[in-house]
Amino acid sequence: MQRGYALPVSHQLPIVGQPQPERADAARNRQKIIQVAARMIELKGADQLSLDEVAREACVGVGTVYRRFGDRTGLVFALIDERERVFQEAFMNGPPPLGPGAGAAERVAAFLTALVDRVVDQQDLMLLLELGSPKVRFRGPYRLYHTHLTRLLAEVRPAVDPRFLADALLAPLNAHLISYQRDERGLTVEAIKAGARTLAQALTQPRA
Amino acid sequence: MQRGYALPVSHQLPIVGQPQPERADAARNRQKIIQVAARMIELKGADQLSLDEVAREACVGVGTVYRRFGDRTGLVFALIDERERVFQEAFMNGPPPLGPGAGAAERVAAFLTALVDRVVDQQDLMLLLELGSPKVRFRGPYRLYHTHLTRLLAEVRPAVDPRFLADALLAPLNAHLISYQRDERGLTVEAIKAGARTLAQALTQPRA
DNA sequence: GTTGCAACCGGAGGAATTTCCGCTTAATCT
DNA sequence: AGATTAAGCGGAAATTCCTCCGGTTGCAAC
Repeated sequence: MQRGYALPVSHQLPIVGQPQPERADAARNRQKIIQVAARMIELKGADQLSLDEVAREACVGVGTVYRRFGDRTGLVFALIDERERVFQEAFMNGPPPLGPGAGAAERVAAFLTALVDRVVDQQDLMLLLELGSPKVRFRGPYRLYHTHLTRLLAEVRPAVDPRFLADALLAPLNAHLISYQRDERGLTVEAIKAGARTLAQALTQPRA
Repeated sequence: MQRGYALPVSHQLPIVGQPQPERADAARNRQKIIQVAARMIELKGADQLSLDEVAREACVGVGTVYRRFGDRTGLVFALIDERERVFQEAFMNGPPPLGPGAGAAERVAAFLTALVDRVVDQQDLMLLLELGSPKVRFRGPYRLYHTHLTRLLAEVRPAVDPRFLADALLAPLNAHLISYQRDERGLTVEAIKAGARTLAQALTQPRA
């Protein structure tokens, strides 16, 4: 697995420059920790993820986990990383209507629909991600989503601040809300997607 | 202060029926705890609120705090309570356009605008509120907001599930996001309100 | 007043997160 | 190979949230 979000210490977007070398033992431990964490989540659910336990299970000190991943959110970034790359690739460079080639309005709708799937797909991890402080939360994938939507909205709706609209489109698709809608309100994933499309349509249709 | 959200043990909506008696010592402690908590927040910020410390400062055991308020979120409910009542009264029974008397679309817009003010007004406490688990978060004030909006939206936009739309209107006005937009994106409160109005308009305008 | 008991009290303690720091070791340079 | 050193390591300890339970007390009924 390549190094992704899980850079040492702080939460950063992927760096493509020269990846400064990582000592062999450090790399070994990172692997071990990620594997153990993934297995434990599969076993007992993401909400039961205890870093203490991960450390114990991986036969490393707690300090090692924290140095490698900063905090729990950092570890979750690393666990999400693989599928997240695929998703990002899809809306950045993939085929339309998600990727470039389709109209902005259509791409927004496609993006929101795909995002619902993305959230549902790794719901537990997404929930964990949203537990972090906002400083952290808005750095991860969210930042890229926001940039993407802002660009598209600026094309089609220049009258209103596209940065706000981008947030307004992303906010209803947060993992906690979706999870609540499904579990407590009884909404199906399809219903949520339909709602997302309605949202997209309402905000990309310029008016007088 | 009346008893509001801060009912013993669990998080509930206000009960207007007969308020079952509370022992004198219990009432005394509730007061003391609320006062100490309020003072500590004023002093060191809401994010530094430690229940252990509140207990120590109020000269009661930690257990007492937890029996009275259930958990941190419960205590925050109690602290919010007063202004929250005023706000709820305003959109339930106050003068239009916020209260009844105006058209549904207009009321939605007025509500969202007022909600922005509400969130900004007690931002720190709102942030704390959102930190609780979703089970808790969606019980407090949120539940009432959602019911209110759902009713209004059902009048004006029956084609789409109004419950989803209500969530979609509330989500962008969460305290974490607003705080981020103001601090990091440099958006003014006015800009956020303008965005909220745009949202309201886009979702209350029925289309083909 | 006395009494009975349900409600209440306080704080010890478990679980989890996160910080800190003295020791160890991998990688590099000579 | 040997020396140097920055990076890494592990776990003790501080902090916080929350639960639990043996002892205490307000209060209502007699």
